[in-house]
Amino acid sequence: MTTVGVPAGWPATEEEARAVQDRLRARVVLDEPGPPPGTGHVTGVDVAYDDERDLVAAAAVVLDAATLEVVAETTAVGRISFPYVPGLLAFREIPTVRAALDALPCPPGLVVCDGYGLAHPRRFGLASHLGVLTGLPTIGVAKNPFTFTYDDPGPARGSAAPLLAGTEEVGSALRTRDGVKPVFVSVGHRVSLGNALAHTMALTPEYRLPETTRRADALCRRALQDATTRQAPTS
DNA sequence: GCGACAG
DNA sequence: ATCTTGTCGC
Repeated sequence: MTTVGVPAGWPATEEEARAVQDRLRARVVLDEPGPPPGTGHVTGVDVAYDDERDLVAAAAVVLDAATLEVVAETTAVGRISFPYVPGLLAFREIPTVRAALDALPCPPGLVVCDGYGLAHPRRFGLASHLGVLTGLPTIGVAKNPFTFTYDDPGPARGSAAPLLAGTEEVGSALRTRDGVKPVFVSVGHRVSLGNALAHTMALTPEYRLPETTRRADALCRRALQDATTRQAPTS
């Protein structure tokens, strides 16, 4: 487990944070297909918080894309770097997530984020931001439609419908389980929407949420517990 | 001005 | 995100 502080020069106000997004947005790459689904590595990242103790724990879990077996996993703990503000989630999650990614012993391949990429008020959500900073291909898979609208996809797993910001398509509502609420997929960096959807399908053979985020979610919660409890770690 | 709003 | 018991079902 790595320990991280808030990076020097990290935005302190919402105004500064929005300015950073407006500046970095130009560096997002949207014309690459990204890694083919089912090959190489796929890495899930997620974060858990303890606002009381000003603690944040992140986890990165690398899966073999073909078998979905765990190849490697890391955690990082730090101080909360930004309050939760809708549209500025990346400033709260990225420092600790980066530390976890940096600690991995192998290349992460495609990174799957718990949240949005292009589907964002300024078209620069967590997944896009993390992609630009790391250079890695990223996608976002969110559990809620945020401020966007969509027509309900068909009831069968694999059905998808456009996720809309007004008339602009910013992602897809994708049904990953028959008759269950869809997830909301958007492109982050260096991946096409079609490939993002295919990856999400490959990562959901059994549950609504991708194995990557399920594994990362469980691990960062454990890491936060261990950091809070300060007792014998589970592993 | 008011309400809504990824995690 | 997080606060939180039992409960229905495979």
